[in-house]
Amino acid sequence: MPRPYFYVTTPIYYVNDQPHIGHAYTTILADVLARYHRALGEAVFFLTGVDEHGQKVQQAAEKRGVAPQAHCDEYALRFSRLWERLEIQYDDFLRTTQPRHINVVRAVLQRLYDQGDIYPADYAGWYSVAEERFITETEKDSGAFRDVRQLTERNWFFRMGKYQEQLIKYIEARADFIQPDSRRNEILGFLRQPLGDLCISRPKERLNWGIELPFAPEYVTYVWFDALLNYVTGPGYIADDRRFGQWWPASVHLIGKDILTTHSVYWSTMLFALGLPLPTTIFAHGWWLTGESKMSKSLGNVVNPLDLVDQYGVDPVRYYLTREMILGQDANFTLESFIKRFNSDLANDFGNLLNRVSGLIGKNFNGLVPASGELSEADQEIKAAADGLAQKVADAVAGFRIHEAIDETMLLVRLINRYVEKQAPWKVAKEDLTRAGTILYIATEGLRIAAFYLLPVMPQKANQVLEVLGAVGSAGEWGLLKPGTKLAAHEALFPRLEIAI
RNA sequence: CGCGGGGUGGAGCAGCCAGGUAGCUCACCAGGCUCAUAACCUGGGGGUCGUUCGUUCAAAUCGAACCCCCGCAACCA
Repeated sequence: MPRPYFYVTTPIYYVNDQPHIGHAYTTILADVLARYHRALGEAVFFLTGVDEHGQKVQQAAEKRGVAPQAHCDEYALRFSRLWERLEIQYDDFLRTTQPRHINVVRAVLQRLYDQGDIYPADYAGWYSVAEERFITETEKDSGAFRDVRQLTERNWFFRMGKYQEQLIKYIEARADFIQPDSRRNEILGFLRQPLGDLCISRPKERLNWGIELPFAPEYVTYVWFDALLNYVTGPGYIADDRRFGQWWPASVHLIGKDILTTHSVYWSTMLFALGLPLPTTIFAHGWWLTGESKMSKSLGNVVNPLDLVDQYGVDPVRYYLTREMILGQDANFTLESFIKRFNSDLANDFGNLLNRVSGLIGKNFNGLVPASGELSEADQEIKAAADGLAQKVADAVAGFRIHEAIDETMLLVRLINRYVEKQAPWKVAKEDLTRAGTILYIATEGLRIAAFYLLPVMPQKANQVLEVLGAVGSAGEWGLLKPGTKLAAHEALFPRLEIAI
């Protein structure tokens, strides 16, 4: 059922933002998914990028006295550097100021204009003089904005409303399109109200850092037609039909739940208008909370992912973020739960198992992987569990249950620890070295397979396990660990964190 | 009655769709082992599954009402 091509996206992040755990989480998630799908033998295209147009960039650049593009060049680096640090293996990093993207946006706008889906009208809304932008009804009511007044302005609109019925039918017919289910219901609820048209422009006198409307040079397009189209620019829409045909529609747009409407409604109707297929899945994940509230800059409770990474390493952070959050729900981030997770899963179970088997093989077999003899019933159990893992992981990943894919793998690790305990190879070795060898082969081979399935989550650490076992690059099938392989010397991979909290 | 999600041992979750001894991880207690990162393994304590009513031989699971928490309610990236 999985198609040979898997195309995953993150949102494009606003260059002006300080990269925070939310950005890091979405992107790590996309990377883990991409790596799992690559491991499952699929061709993968992983697109991320930055959104560089808009009022805030223009203002920030003016304030610093630099050209907007120079400002963007500088700020975009913060994201690409972070992704490098977080071991993000993306295939494309799109910037909305790139000519390839501007071409797509202009071509799309022209086409929709030609077919009558874009028209001029007055836009009336609440305008914040201080912020120099329109604000929402909710924002106005919050009282957080001063100098608010009604403003009417000539603008351009996209006929979004006319696609409402088509969209409702589309969503109702596809249980997998918007996930999780609760979000799907939310959008269907939203669509019970009449859907208006979408304002897509700003006059240049207010905002000139944007893509000019091809049919109205005194305007630039605002937000949606600029940002959302990145998903088709990446795989080569208009520019390269063959490549685009290969990757589009996207397998999954990973997004935060805050931009669900944008993607489910605006983007879908834009694609309808263009006659393009919709992405297979739009998946909205939850937020990391600290205590009660969303982690936000204004509350000063932002956890900088780089700090965590500097202190504990990339892989444990990737492991924690993907194991702890059930995709779609919110999760609590606390240092305490991070440390618990690290110690119980990574140090005690996974890392310690490596030390157990490598120590025993070192002592009893001069560090050479022993051969496997006749398999006992207990041995068969481990082999069966390891053999069954592939399907379990594949199912969990296909259903976006990353935490489950990880947990299934850790269950194998725990099973092996139990097996080693019961088989007691350190005792058996005194009477029957051949049998002890079989036990250790079984345990080590099981560990290798567990490490293989942890590679997408912990590309460095899981690979280190494979290095120790002389099995880098080996596949997930049973029996690929070669007897006679000299185990490499190693330190503890995940030294327990003995930190008072 | 705007729409939707949820309330399960100390914590975080599964189970609910296809009713039938309440499961997992962590924490706690006791024991075992001693290969290993005081790790690992075994056993145990702890839950009237938000409340009430109903359906049923039987309900965490189905239905109704109520209480509480959360999200959405659009042009905000």
